[in-house]
Amino acid sequence: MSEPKENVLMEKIVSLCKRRGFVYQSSEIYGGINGFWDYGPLGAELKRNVKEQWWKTIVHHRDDVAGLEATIIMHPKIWEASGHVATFTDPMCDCLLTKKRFRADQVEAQSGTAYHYEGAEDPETVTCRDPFSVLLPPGKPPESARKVAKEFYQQRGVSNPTLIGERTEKLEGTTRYNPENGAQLTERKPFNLMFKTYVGPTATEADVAYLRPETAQAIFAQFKNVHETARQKVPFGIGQMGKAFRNEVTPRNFTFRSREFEQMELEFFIKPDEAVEALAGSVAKAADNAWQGEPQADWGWEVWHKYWVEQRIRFYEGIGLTRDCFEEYWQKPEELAHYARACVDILYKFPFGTQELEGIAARGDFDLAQHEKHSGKTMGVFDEELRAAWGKLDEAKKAAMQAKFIADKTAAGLKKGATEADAKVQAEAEAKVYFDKLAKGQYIPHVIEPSAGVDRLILALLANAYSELTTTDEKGKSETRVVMKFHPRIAPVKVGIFPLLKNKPELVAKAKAVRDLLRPHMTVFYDDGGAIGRRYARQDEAGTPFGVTIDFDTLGEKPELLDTVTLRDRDTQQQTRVAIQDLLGLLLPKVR
RNA sequence: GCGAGCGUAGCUCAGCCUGGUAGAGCGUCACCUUGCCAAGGUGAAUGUCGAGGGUUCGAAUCCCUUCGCUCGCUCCA
Repeated sequence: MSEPKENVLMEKIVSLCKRRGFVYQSSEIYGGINGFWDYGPLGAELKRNVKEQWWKTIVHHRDDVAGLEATIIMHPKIWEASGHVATFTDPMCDCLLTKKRFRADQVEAQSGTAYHYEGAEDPETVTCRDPFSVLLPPGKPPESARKVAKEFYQQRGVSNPTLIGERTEKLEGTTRYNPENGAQLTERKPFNLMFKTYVGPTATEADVAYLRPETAQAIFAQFKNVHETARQKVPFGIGQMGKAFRNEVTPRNFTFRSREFEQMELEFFIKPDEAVEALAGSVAKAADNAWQGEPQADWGWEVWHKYWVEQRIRFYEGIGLTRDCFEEYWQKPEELAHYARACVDILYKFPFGTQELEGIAARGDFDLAQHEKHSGKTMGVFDEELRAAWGKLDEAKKAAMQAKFIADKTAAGLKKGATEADAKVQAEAEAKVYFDKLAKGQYIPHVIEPSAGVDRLILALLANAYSELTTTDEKGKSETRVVMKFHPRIAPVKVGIFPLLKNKPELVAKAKAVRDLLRPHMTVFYDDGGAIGRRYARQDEAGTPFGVTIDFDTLGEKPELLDTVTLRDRDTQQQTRVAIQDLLGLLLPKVR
């Protein structure tokens, strides 16, 4: 058994996916469409299984999570509140000379003399009338501007350019030129990563809506409804799976970065640490590994965060991805988005590099607070016990909590660039509002967000399952075949069913009876085509973990083996003799 | 969006330079044969050579455009 490396491996996986019907390019007969992929018969089963495992693990097998299935198009104000309208729009421009791309808002301001040209000519070739200009910092000779301009016109086909219409202009603080070479940049082009559409027949600016770039915001928007109808109390979570859309600049690496993709997201709402402290007396420390057990009343956000990281990794282990497939990346404080307190990326070691499979962020109360602000509807919850507990708290403890809150908020304000005095005044005002509400038992829940990409996970599972088996026959001819070692829980087909020979009606009839016995409980594939070894090999390539072969002993050639079959294990190729009546009881626990 | 490379049967690829009307291996399907790991035999299907246009008597081959893929730049809340 060997593991092929790098792009070769990726190419093999892509090829297998097409050949066996895991993944096809979308719209292939029309030449394909960049960043969109379809799942074929085996891929569709695989994906269903993965999603079902997630839903079972996150929603069904827990008391404290409820499900949601929201629309893809939502009120556009949701994306203003979430920040996506602002942050997903990056103005870009390119250097006219080197074509290098810049974020227009990140080009440093420069001053100097701009040399403008109307074009260039060369009597022997052509004349170019495209205007161009070059910015020179103070003190540089005009000749260097002309050199850059000539290069520009040479690129445009004027092989020996004479510049036309040079004029100069003093500029202060301009961002229209490439700081590296002084060449003019193109006009700014806005680049919005959200897919835009129109709701209703008129298609005016007033009708603009977006396809959701993440499923999470629907959960925040429906938080109040779910909280009231699901009879859940904080801490509790809302899980959702569904399609999301991002107009990625560069879809890459097969299905890894697609423009239409599916997410599995949980928003787990928790009490703010101050409420936990008031209720439980203290907030548990994350360092003591308490987070590996059952949730406790004294868990603050740090412990909950670690708890979910561990839960998620256990989920991956449950579908065949061992811990050594992953790297955990704890984002450094300076890398965190402004609303996040901590974020862990679970990275999978893909053949093309180690890349993010899931992000688990501790987001504070940012999202719900934003929606409260933008919608005008309260997102807070009321907790009777908290009100009572707060009333019994001694004043020293309250004062200590407030002091810490103010110190943290002040530090955050300073980081955003406020003066120390302003930050302090602001923090004190926030503290007053916050603690007044807390005393009444009111708060906006904080949230831990484990957010996973389904399609990325599918790709990880494909890469993880891929293995090659080289066999050499007695003639010395060696052959390499592919075995997809999916965990039985996610394997598209659970069991292949084969009559040893197809020209013996008794074998065929018995095999079909076994198929009908198992089919109500798991995916089966009946195959009577070709030699038995070939059928095993075909199922190995599809990742089918078990094979059942009906032979003459099944029919009672050896009376003691009547109604037994051989059960073949995909990974070991071992065969065991099993009574037909025991098959279901043996297989079912392994595939569920 | 820019640059480079690539696109021929379901898959992997040859043919392209030097135009003459498309091939191999594997797979698929049918039949025969089958006695547990891609066995053998016989037969068959499958390509508007990524698409469009141009040059030419004639284009998979030369030229232009376009779409897709890969890599790099850029982007990735």
